Parts: sequence; C-alpha cells; structure tokens
Amino acid sequence: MPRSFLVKKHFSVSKKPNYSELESQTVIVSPYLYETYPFPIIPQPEILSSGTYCPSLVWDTGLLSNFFTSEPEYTKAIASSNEESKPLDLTSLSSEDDDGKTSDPPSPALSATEAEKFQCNQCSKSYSTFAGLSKHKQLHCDSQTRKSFSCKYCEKEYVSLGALKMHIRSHTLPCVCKICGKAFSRPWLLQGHVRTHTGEKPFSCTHCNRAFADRSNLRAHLQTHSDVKKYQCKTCSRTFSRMSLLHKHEETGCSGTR
DNA sequence: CTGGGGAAGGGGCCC
DNA sequence: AGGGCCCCTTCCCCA
Repeated sequence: MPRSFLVKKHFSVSKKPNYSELESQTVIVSPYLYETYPFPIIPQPEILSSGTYCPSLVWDTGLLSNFFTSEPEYTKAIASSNEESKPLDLTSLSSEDDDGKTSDPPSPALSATEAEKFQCNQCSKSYSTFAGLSKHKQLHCDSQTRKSFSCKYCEKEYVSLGALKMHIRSHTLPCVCKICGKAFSRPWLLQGHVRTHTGEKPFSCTHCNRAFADRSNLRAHLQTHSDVKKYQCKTCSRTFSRMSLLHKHEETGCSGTR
C-alpha cells in the first residue's frame, strides 16, 4: 500500500504523552554532514526548490489556472487571492453557517458554557473563541460552503491553497537526493533520508547510548526501556511499546488474560 | 509470532 | 502565507 495514502486514524491514545523523558535525551545536531562529507549532502535552498530537479513540475501559483481549467470558481478565487492577497472571508462563511440553512440539528452552542460558546454546527465541536471555530470550520467542517481546491493528480480536495500546494509536492517530489536520486516531497524528509547514506544519528538514548537518525524512532526506542509501555490493551491490560504492536495484538484476538 | 529498528509520509503548529 | 519543524503513525524487515 502506498504510504502516501495513509489515513490518520484516531485511537484512544493520549495525544500528549509524557515526553519529559525524551526531553532529557541528548540531541546532538552534528555538523558532520556539512564538514566531513565530500559533497553537498543537504542541498542548498535553491536546490531544494522544485526548479532545479523538476523544472517541468515546478509549482507556481501561475499554473493554478491550468489545474482548475474546469473549475472557473476556483480560478476566480485564486486570481482574486493573487491580486489582492485577501484571506478567505471567514465571517461571511460563518454567518452563512449560522443562518440555519444546513440540515444539521440545531446547535445547542448558544446555551453552552461561556468557555465553549462557539460550536460547530457540522460536528458540534465547541470552541471558546470565534476565531477557533472559524479555523476549525475552514479546516474540517465547511465542506458545503468552503472554497475547495482540487488536486490535478488525484481526487484529493483541500480547503486552502497552501494545503493543496503542500499536497502537490507529494506528486512532484521536488526534493531529490543527490546520492541515490530518490525524491521526496519535503526538504526535511530528504534530510532524514540523507542520514541513511551518511550514517549520521543525532538522536541518542541516554539509557543505552544507542543513537538514531530519527527522533520518532528514538521515542519508540525509549519505550523499550520502560516496564509499563505506552499502549495498553483494554481487555488484558497488557502494554506495548508501539501502537502497531497493540493493534496486532488486538487483531490476532486478545485472550483476555496476560 | 513477537518485539524492535529503520524509513517514510502527512497533519498541524509556530515563526 | 509559506517554510520549517515536530509529532504521530505506518509499513517493512529482521532477530
């Protein structure tokens, strides 16, 4: 399965684990890459730009009209954006939402607590500020009214031009490894990849001195030093160092006993 | 089969 | 608004 189509799933795992342990780790950003490697590993910014390696695929807002030739509404919106640099008018979007035109059930937001008096009429999520609600709607729930930017290469749609441009990079892959030619959508992905060539591992575990090229991998490794792992089976209370291991445990059928 | 390491991708936040 | 960075998550592979 192509990883580019991984879908973020929500599990009952705390979004804010205790990273105090991780924060105490020694993180050494070595100048190794720049000083000792015989050729430029991390491309200069101009190299990272799409133009150097994929001139035919350079993203340019001027090309947007080509992407949306069948969507005059989009090009109109984009043209307007380019000319005047206006942000989306969230006020108008919001007022339309609050007009009761949707088929969603009436929002109880107005009678909610002061702290959460702005409620999304699409998903009922509450916010303490209008700005928070507006941002939420723009990002997630205004599918009926928000501007939609469609990708030319796939069927994905985004609510903002910036999000679309970011996504398009996953198609154009403007960041190319000078060593092996592999291409990536973002410079920091390339940077991480380059470490696989150089062997640089700037993230060290203070427990065992093992080093990692990727911070997330260090974080996963730290779990192996813990008696009580972060991911727990609700049935048998057994804990796992990785969510994937917990999923595997659940999929294979938890017996309910440890 | 399980656990762990390596590599990679996307979303979101901050500047 | 856009880029950089961080975090989370997943898949693959191997011991």
